[in-house]
Amino acid sequence: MVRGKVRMRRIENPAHRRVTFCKRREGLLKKARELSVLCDAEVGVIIFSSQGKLHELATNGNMQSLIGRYQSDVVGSQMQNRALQSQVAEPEILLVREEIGHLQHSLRSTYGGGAGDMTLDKLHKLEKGLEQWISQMRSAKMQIMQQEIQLLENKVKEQNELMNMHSVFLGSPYSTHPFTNGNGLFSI
Amino acid sequence: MVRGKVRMRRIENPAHRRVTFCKRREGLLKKARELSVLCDAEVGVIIFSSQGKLHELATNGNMQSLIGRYQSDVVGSQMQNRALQSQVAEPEILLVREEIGHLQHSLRSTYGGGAGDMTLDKLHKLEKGLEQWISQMRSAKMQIMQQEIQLLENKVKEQNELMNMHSVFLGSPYSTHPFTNGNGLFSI
DNA sequence: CAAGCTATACTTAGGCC
DNA sequence: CGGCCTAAGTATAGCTT
Repeated sequence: MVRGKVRMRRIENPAHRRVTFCKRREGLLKKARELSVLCDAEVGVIIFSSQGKLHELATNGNMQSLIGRYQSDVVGSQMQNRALQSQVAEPEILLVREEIGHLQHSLRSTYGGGAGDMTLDKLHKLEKGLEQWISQMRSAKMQIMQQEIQLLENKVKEQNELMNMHSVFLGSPYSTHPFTNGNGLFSI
Repeated sequence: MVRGKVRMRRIENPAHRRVTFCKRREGLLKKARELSVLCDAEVGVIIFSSQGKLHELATNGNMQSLIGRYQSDVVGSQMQNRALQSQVAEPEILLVREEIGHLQHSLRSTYGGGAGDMTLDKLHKLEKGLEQWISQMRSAKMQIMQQEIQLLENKVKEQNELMNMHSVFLGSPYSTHPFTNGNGLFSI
Protein backbone atom coordinates (compact mmCIF):
# COMPACT_ATOMS: atom_id res chain seq x y z
CA MET A 1 0.00 0.00 0.00
CA VAL A 2 1.15 3.49 -0.67
CA ARG A 3 1.18 4.93 2.82
CA GLY A 4 1.52 8.61 2.01
CA LYS A 5 2.61 11.04 -0.60
CA VAL A 6 5.70 9.90 -2.39
CA ARG A 7 8.62 12.03 -1.32
CA MET A 8 10.00 13.44 -4.50
CA ARG A 9 13.66 12.94 -3.86
CA ARG A 10 16.29 10.34 -4.54
CA ILE A 11 15.49 6.99 -2.93
CA GLU A 12 18.52 6.27 -0.75
CA ASN A 13 18.00 2.54 -0.18
CA PRO A 14 19.65 0.96 -3.24
CA ALA A 15 17.35 -2.07 -3.30
CA HIS A 16 14.21 0.06 -3.13
CA ARG A 17 15.70 2.38 -5.72
CA ARG A 18 16.31 -0.42 -8.20
CA VAL A 19 12.83 -1.92 -7.74
CA THR A 20 11.20 1.47 -8.15
CA PHE A 21 13.36 2.12 -11.19
CA CYS A 22 12.17 -1.05 -12.89
CA LYS A 23 8.51 -0.42 -12.12
CA ARG A 24 8.48 3.25 -13.06
CA ARG A 25 10.63 2.69 -16.13
CA GLU A 26 8.04 0.24 -17.45
CA GLY A 27 5.30 2.69 -16.57
CA LEU A 28 7.05 5.52 -18.39
CA LEU A 29 7.61 3.48 -21.53
CA LYS A 30 4.00 2.33 -21.48
CA LYS A 31 2.81 5.95 -21.22
CA ALA A 32 5.11 6.89 -24.06
CA ARG A 33 3.72 4.15 -26.29
CA GLU A 34 0.15 5.17 -25.38
CA LEU A 35 0.83 8.82 -26.20
CA SER A 36 2.25 7.78 -29.53
CA VAL A 37 -0.71 5.58 -30.47
CA LEU A 38 -3.54 7.73 -29.12
CA CYS A 39 -2.22 11.04 -30.42
CA ASP A 40 -0.36 9.91 -33.50
CA ALA A 41 2.89 11.34 -32.15
CA GLU A 42 6.46 10.20 -32.60
CA VAL A 43 8.06 9.59 -29.23
CA GLY A 44 11.56 8.68 -28.18
CA VAL A 45 12.73 7.90 -24.66
CA ILE A 46 16.30 7.38 -23.53
CA ILE A 47 16.98 6.25 -19.98
CA PHE A 48 20.30 5.66 -18.28
CA SER A 49 19.96 3.95 -14.92
CA SER A 50 22.16 5.11 -12.06
CA GLN A 51 24.35 2.10 -12.89
CA GLY A 52 24.66 3.46 -16.41
CA LYS A 53 22.56 0.85 -18.17
CA LEU A 54 20.73 2.09 -21.24
CA HIS A 55 17.02 1.60 -21.85
CA GLU A 56 15.33 3.10 -24.84
CA LEU A 57 12.12 3.42 -26.81
CA ALA A 58 11.52 4.87 -30.23
CA THR A 59 7.91 4.55 -31.26
CA ASN A 60 8.83 4.55 -34.93
CA GLY A 61 11.28 1.73 -34.23
CA ASN A 62 14.40 3.69 -35.10
CA MET A 63 16.07 5.94 -32.57
CA GLN A 64 18.67 7.13 -35.06
CA SER A 65 16.09 8.58 -37.40
CA LEU A 66 14.31 10.19 -34.46
CA ILE A 67 17.58 11.79 -33.35
CA GLY A 68 18.12 12.94 -36.91
CA ARG A 69 14.69 14.55 -36.95
CA TYR A 70 15.39 16.11 -33.57
CA GLN A 71 18.71 17.56 -34.74
CA SER A 72 17.04 18.94 -37.86
CA ASP A 73 14.42 20.63 -35.73
CA VAL A 74 16.87 22.04 -33.20
CA VAL A 75 19.42 23.28 -35.70
CA GLY A 76 16.32 24.50 -37.45
CA SER A 77 15.18 26.18 -40.62
CA GLN A 78 13.86 24.97 -43.92
CA MET A 79 17.39 25.00 -45.30
CA GLN A 80 18.17 22.01 -43.14
CA ASN A 81 15.80 19.76 -45.04
CA ARG A 82 16.99 20.90 -48.42
CA ALA A 83 20.56 20.41 -47.24
CA LEU A 84 19.84 16.89 -45.95
CA GLN A 85 18.47 15.89 -49.30
CA SER A 86 20.83 17.65 -51.68
CA GLN A 87 23.91 16.51 -49.82
CA VAL A 88 23.26 12.79 -49.95
CA ALA A 89 25.24 12.55 -53.18
CA GLU A 90 28.15 14.71 -52.04
CA PRO A 91 31.67 13.34 -52.42
CA GLU A 92 32.42 13.11 -48.71
CA ILE A 93 29.39 10.91 -48.06
CA LEU A 94 30.09 8.84 -51.13
CA LEU A 95 33.63 8.27 -49.90
CA VAL A 96 32.46 7.12 -46.50
CA ARG A 97 29.82 4.91 -48.07
CA GLU A 98 32.45 3.38 -50.30
CA GLU A 99 34.74 2.79 -47.36
CA ILE A 100 31.98 1.09 -45.43
CA GLY A 101 31.10 -0.92 -48.49
CA HIS A 102 34.63 -2.28 -48.61
CA LEU A 103 34.52 -3.19 -44.96
CA GLN A 104 31.17 -4.91 -45.42
CA HIS A 105 32.49 -6.84 -48.40
CA SER A 106 35.49 -8.12 -46.51
CA LEU A 107 33.29 -9.07 -43.58
CA ARG A 108 30.82 -10.81 -45.87
CA SER A 109 33.56 -12.86 -47.46
CA THR A 110 34.98 -13.69 -44.04
CA TYR A 111 31.76 -14.91 -42.48
CA GLY A 112 28.86 -16.48 -44.33
CA GLY A 113 26.03 -15.84 -41.88
CA GLY A 114 24.99 -16.03 -38.23
CA ALA A 115 27.20 -13.73 -36.24
CA GLY A 116 28.35 -12.16 -39.48
CA ASP A 117 24.85 -10.93 -40.23
CA MET A 118 24.59 -9.28 -36.88
CA THR A 119 27.80 -7.45 -37.57
CA LEU A 120 26.60 -6.38 -40.98
CA ASP A 121 23.38 -5.13 -39.49
CA LYS A 122 25.38 -3.12 -36.98
CA LEU A 123 27.53 -1.73 -39.76
CA HIS A 124 24.43 -0.78 -41.68
CA LYS A 125 23.16 1.19 -38.72
CA LEU A 126 26.54 2.83 -38.37
CA GLU A 127 26.48 3.75 -42.03
CA LYS A 128 23.11 5.46 -41.63
CA GLY A 129 24.43 7.23 -38.59
CA LEU A 130 27.52 8.43 -40.39
CA GLU A 131 25.53 9.90 -43.24
CA GLN A 132 23.31 11.61 -40.77
CA TRP A 133 26.19 13.05 -38.81
CA ILE A 134 27.94 14.35 -41.87
CA SER A 135 24.73 15.88 -43.18
CA GLN A 136 24.09 17.51 -39.85
CA MET A 137 27.60 18.88 -39.71
CA ARG A 138 27.38 20.37 -43.18
CA SER A 139 23.90 21.70 -42.65
CA ALA A 140 25.02 23.42 -39.48
CA LYS A 141 27.95 24.99 -41.29
CA MET A 142 25.72 26.13 -44.15
CA GLN A 143 23.31 27.50 -41.59
CA ILE A 144 26.03 29.57 -39.99
CA MET A 145 27.16 30.97 -43.30
CA GLN A 146 23.59 31.66 -44.33
CA GLN A 147 23.13 33.60 -41.12
CA GLU A 148 26.28 35.59 -41.69
CA ILE A 149 25.19 36.52 -45.20
CA GLN A 150 21.79 37.56 -43.90
CA LEU A 151 23.34 39.71 -41.20
CA LEU A 152 25.75 41.33 -43.60
CA GLU A 153 22.93 42.06 -46.02
CA ASN A 154 20.95 43.67 -43.24
CA LYS A 155 23.99 45.68 -42.23
CA VAL A 156 24.48 46.89 -45.80
CA LYS A 157 20.80 47.80 -46.10
CA GLU A 158 21.02 49.72 -42.83
CA GLN A 159 24.08 51.61 -43.98
CA ASN A 160 22.44 52.43 -47.29
CA GLU A 161 19.44 53.86 -45.47
CA LEU A 162 21.72 55.95 -43.27
CA MET A 163 23.49 57.14 -46.41
CA ASN A 164 20.19 58.18 -47.96
CA MET A 165 19.30 60.19 -44.85
CA HIS A 166 22.67 61.88 -44.95
CA SER A 167 22.19 62.62 -48.63
CA VAL A 168 18.84 64.25 -47.97
CA PHE A 169 19.83 66.28 -44.93
CA LEU A 170 23.58 66.82 -45.31
CA GLY A 171 24.38 66.15 -48.93
CA SER A 172 26.65 63.21 -49.87
CA PRO A 173 29.80 63.53 -47.75
CA TYR A 174 30.87 59.88 -48.27
CA SER A 175 30.80 59.78 -52.06
CA THR A 176 34.52 59.07 -52.18
CA HIS A 177 34.49 56.33 -49.56
CA PRO A 178 36.55 53.38 -50.88
CA PHE A 179 33.76 50.83 -50.17
CA THR A 180 30.90 52.77 -51.74
CA ASN A 181 29.81 52.83 -55.33
CA GLY A 182 29.11 55.88 -57.47
CA ASN A 183 25.82 56.55 -55.67
CA GLY A 184 27.51 56.66 -52.27
CA LEU A 185 25.87 53.31 -51.25
CA PHE A 186 27.53 50.10 -50.16
CA SER A 187 27.25 47.16 -52.49
CA ILE A 188 28.14 43.50 -52.22
CA MET B 1 -15.54 11.62 -15.96
CA VAL B 2 -13.82 8.76 -17.68
CA ARG B 3 -16.72 6.68 -18.94
CA GLY B 4 -14.93 3.47 -19.83
CA LYS B 5 -11.61 1.97 -20.65
CA VAL B 6 -9.63 4.08 -23.04
CA ARG B 7 -9.53 2.43 -26.44
CA MET B 8 -5.89 2.12 -27.26
CA ARG B 9 -5.98 3.44 -30.78
CA ARG B 10 -5.57 6.74 -32.56
CA ILE B 11 -8.10 9.34 -31.43
CA GLU B 12 -9.85 10.37 -34.64
CA ASN B 13 -11.48 13.61 -33.47
CA PRO B 14 -8.69 16.19 -33.97
CA ALA B 15 -9.83 18.42 -31.13
CA HIS B 16 -9.95 15.54 -28.66
CA ARG B 17 -6.66 14.29 -29.97
CA ARG B 18 -4.91 17.62 -29.36
CA VAL B 19 -6.35 18.00 -25.87
CA THR B 20 -5.36 14.47 -24.94
CA PHE B 21 -1.93 15.06 -26.43
CA CYS B 22 -1.36 18.10 -24.22
CA LYS B 23 -2.55 16.34 -21.08
CA ARG B 24 -0.69 13.10 -21.62
CA ARG B 25 2.45 14.86 -22.81
CA GLU B 26 2.59 16.77 -19.53
CA GLY B 27 1.96 13.54 -17.67
CA LEU B 28 4.72 11.75 -19.52
CA LEU B 29 7.26 14.49 -18.89
CA LYS B 30 6.29 14.58 -15.23
CA LYS B 31 6.80 10.82 -14.95
CA ALA B 32 10.14 11.16 -16.65
CA ARG B 33 11.29 13.84 -14.22
CA GLU B 34 10.09 11.73 -11.29
CA LEU B 35 11.95 8.67 -12.52
CA SER B 36 15.06 10.75 -12.87
CA VAL B 37 14.86 12.24 -9.38
CA LEU B 38 13.67 9.18 -7.47
CA CYS B 39 16.01 6.70 -9.12
CA ASP B 40 18.97 8.91 -9.93
CA ALA B 41 18.61 8.17 -13.63
CA GLU B 42 19.33 10.29 -16.66
CA VAL B 43 16.25 10.56 -18.83
CA GLY B 44 15.61 12.15 -22.19
CA VAL B 45 12.27 12.40 -23.95
CA ILE B 46 11.67 13.63 -27.48
CA ILE B 47 8.11 14.09 -28.71
CA PHE B 48 6.91 15.17 -32.11
CA SER B 49 3.20 15.94 -32.21
CA SER B 50 1.17 14.83 -35.22
CA GLN B 51 1.53 18.41 -36.45
CA GLY B 52 5.28 18.00 -36.21
CA LYS B 53 5.90 20.27 -33.24
CA LEU B 54 8.83 19.27 -31.06
CA HIS B 55 8.63 18.87 -27.29
CA GLU B 56 11.59 17.66 -25.32
CA LEU B 57 12.99 16.92 -21.88
CA ALA B 58 16.53 16.16 -20.85
CA THR B 59 16.81 15.71 -17.12
CA ASN B 60 20.43 16.78 -17.14
CA GLY B 61 19.42 19.93 -18.99
CA ASN B 62 21.30 19.13 -22.18
CA MET B 63 19.80 16.91 -24.84
CA GLN B 64 22.92 17.07 -27.00
CA SER B 65 25.08 15.53 -24.31
CA LEU B 66 22.44 12.88 -23.66
CA ILE B 67 22.38 12.04 -27.37
CA GLY B 68 26.16 11.90 -27.29
CA ARG B 69 26.03 9.47 -24.39
CA TYR B 70 23.38 7.44 -26.18
CA GLN B 71 25.47 7.24 -29.35
CA SER B 72 28.49 6.20 -27.31
CA ASP B 73 26.50 3.42 -25.72
CA VAL B 74 24.91 2.19 -28.95
CA VAL B 75 28.06 2.38 -31.02
CA GLY B 76 29.58 0.87 -27.92
CA SER B 77 32.95 0.08 -26.45
CA GLN B 78 35.42 1.88 -24.27
CA MET B 79 37.21 3.09 -27.39
CA GLN B 80 34.47 5.62 -27.91
CA ASN B 81 35.37 7.56 -24.78
CA ARG B 82 39.04 7.58 -25.55
CA ALA B 83 38.20 8.72 -29.06
CA LEU B 84 35.95 11.53 -27.84
CA GLN B 85 38.74 12.88 -25.67
CA SER B 86 41.78 12.35 -27.82
CA GLN B 87 40.17 13.79 -30.91
CA VAL B 88 39.30 17.20 -29.52
CA ALA B 89 42.64 18.53 -30.71
CA GLU B 90 42.56 16.89 -34.13
CA PRO B 91 43.15 19.07 -37.18
CA GLU B 92 39.66 18.65 -38.62
CA ILE B 93 38.00 19.94 -35.47
CA LEU B 94 40.55 22.72 -35.15
CA LEU B 95 39.77 23.77 -38.70
CA VAL B 96 36.04 23.88 -38.07
CA ARG B 97 36.60 25.73 -34.81
CA GLU B 98 38.77 28.26 -36.64
CA GLU B 99 36.14 28.69 -39.32
CA ILE B 100 33.44 29.26 -36.74
CA GLY B 101 35.75 31.65 -34.93
CA HIS B 102 36.04 33.74 -38.08
CA LEU B 103 32.28 33.81 -38.53
CA GLN B 104 31.84 34.80 -34.89
CA HIS B 105 34.40 37.57 -35.25
CA SER B 106 32.70 39.06 -38.28
CA LEU B 107 29.33 38.84 -36.55
CA ARG B 108 30.75 40.44 -33.42
CA SER B 109 32.17 43.35 -35.38
CA THR B 110 28.90 43.74 -37.28
CA TYR B 111 26.64 43.84 -34.24
CA GLY B 112 27.57 45.07 -30.77
CA GLY B 113 25.01 43.19 -28.67
CA GLY B 114 21.32 42.36 -28.34
CA ALA B 115 20.30 40.20 -31.25
CA GLY B 116 23.97 39.66 -32.01
CA ASP B 117 24.48 37.89 -28.70
CA MET B 118 21.65 35.50 -29.42
CA THR B 119 23.26 34.65 -32.69
CA LEU B 120 26.62 34.11 -31.02
CA ASP B 121 25.01 31.87 -28.46
CA LYS B 122 23.41 29.88 -31.27
CA LEU B 123 26.74 29.63 -33.03
CA HIS B 124 28.36 28.42 -29.84
CA LYS B 125 25.80 25.66 -29.55
CA LEU B 126 26.34 24.77 -33.18
CA GLU B 127 30.08 24.64 -32.56
CA LYS B 128 29.61 22.17 -29.72
CA GLY B 129 27.32 20.15 -31.91
CA LEU B 130 29.81 20.07 -34.73
CA GLU B 131 32.57 18.78 -32.49
CA GLN B 132 30.28 16.09 -31.21
CA TRP B 133 29.16 15.03 -34.64
CA ILE B 134 32.70 14.84 -35.95
CA SER B 135 33.80 12.86 -32.93
CA GLN B 136 30.89 10.50 -33.32
CA MET B 137 31.63 10.03 -36.99
CA ARG B 138 35.27 9.26 -36.38
CA SER B 139 34.55 7.00 -33.45
CA ALA B 140 32.09 5.04 -35.52
CA LYS B 141 34.59 4.65 -38.31
CA MET B 142 37.30 3.57 -35.90
CA GLN B 143 34.85 1.14 -34.37
CA ILE B 144 34.12 -0.41 -37.76
CA MET B 145 37.80 -0.80 -38.52
CA GLN B 146 38.45 -2.20 -35.07
CA GLN B 147 35.76 -4.78 -35.69
CA GLU B 148 37.17 -5.66 -39.06
CA ILE B 149 40.63 -6.17 -37.57
CA GLN B 150 39.16 -8.34 -34.81
CA LEU B 151 37.23 -10.45 -37.30
CA LEU B 152 40.22 -10.86 -39.57
CA GLU B 153 42.37 -11.87 -36.61
CA ASN B 154 39.79 -14.47 -35.63
CA LYS B 155 39.67 -15.71 -39.20
CA VAL B 156 43.44 -16.02 -39.31
CA LYS B 157 43.47 -17.83 -35.98
CA GLU B 158 40.77 -20.21 -37.25
CA GLN B 159 42.70 -20.90 -40.43
CA ASN B 160 45.86 -21.52 -38.47
CA GLU B 161 44.05 -24.03 -36.30
CA LEU B 162 42.68 -25.77 -39.39
CA MET B 163 46.21 -25.84 -40.82
CA ASN B 164 47.51 -27.46 -37.66
CA MET B 165 44.86 -30.17 -37.87
CA HIS B 166 45.77 -30.79 -41.48
CA SER B 167 49.43 -30.94 -40.53
CA VAL B 168 48.73 -33.54 -37.90
CA PHE B 169 46.41 -35.77 -39.92
CA LEU B 170 47.40 -35.12 -43.54
CA GLY B 171 50.82 -33.58 -43.44
CA SER B 172 51.33 -30.00 -44.74
CA PRO B 173 49.71 -29.83 -48.18
CA TYR B 174 49.56 -26.01 -48.24
CA SER B 175 53.18 -25.22 -47.50
CA THR B 176 53.65 -23.52 -50.87
CA HIS B 177 50.46 -21.42 -50.67
CA PRO B 178 51.34 -17.84 -51.62
CA PHE B 179 49.69 -16.38 -48.48
CA THR B 180 51.26 -18.70 -45.94
CA ASN B 181 54.61 -18.40 -44.29
CA GLY B 182 57.26 -21.08 -43.98
CA ASN B 183 55.26 -22.90 -41.29
CA GLY B 184 52.17 -23.23 -43.49
CA LEU B 185 50.32 -20.69 -41.30
CA PHE B 186 48.72 -17.41 -42.34
CA SER B 187 50.29 -14.27 -40.98
CA ILE B 188 49.30 -10.61 -41.08
C1' DC C 1 15.79 -11.61 -5.57
C1' DA C 2 12.09 -11.47 -8.95
C1' DA C 3 7.21 -11.90 -9.25
C1' DG C 4 2.55 -11.06 -7.53
C1' DC C 5 -0.80 -8.59 -4.52
C1' DT C 6 -3.54 -4.70 -2.91
C1' DA C 7 -4.63 -0.37 -0.82
C1' DT C 8 -3.90 4.05 -1.90
C1' DA C 9 -2.19 7.96 -4.60
C1' DC C 10 -2.05 9.68 -9.02
C1' DT C 11 -3.64 10.52 -13.82
C1' DT C 12 -6.86 11.84 -16.99
C1' DA C 13 -11.44 11.88 -20.20
C1' DG C 14 -15.01 14.45 -20.54
C1' DG C 15 -17.63 18.30 -18.95
C1' DC C 16 -17.81 23.05 -17.97
C1' DC C 17 -16.60 27.75 -18.01
C1' DC D 1 -8.32 28.16 -26.42
C1' DG D 2 -6.71 27.06 -21.94
C1' DG D 3 -7.72 26.15 -17.22
C1' DC D 4 -10.36 23.93 -13.57
C1' DC D 5 -13.30 19.99 -11.83
C1' DT D 6 -14.41 15.32 -10.79
C1' DA D 7 -15.45 10.50 -11.48
C1' DA D 8 -13.29 6.57 -13.13
C1' DG D 9 -9.42 4.21 -14.43
C1' DT D 10 -4.21 3.44 -13.67
C1' DA D 11 0.19 3.14 -11.53
C1' DT D 12 2.77 1.81 -7.89
C1' DA D 13 4.94 1.55 -2.62
C1' DG D 14 5.24 -1.58 0.45
C1' DC D 15 4.31 -6.08 1.47
C1' DT D 16 4.16 -11.13 0.73
C1' DT D 17 5.74 -15.39 -1.40
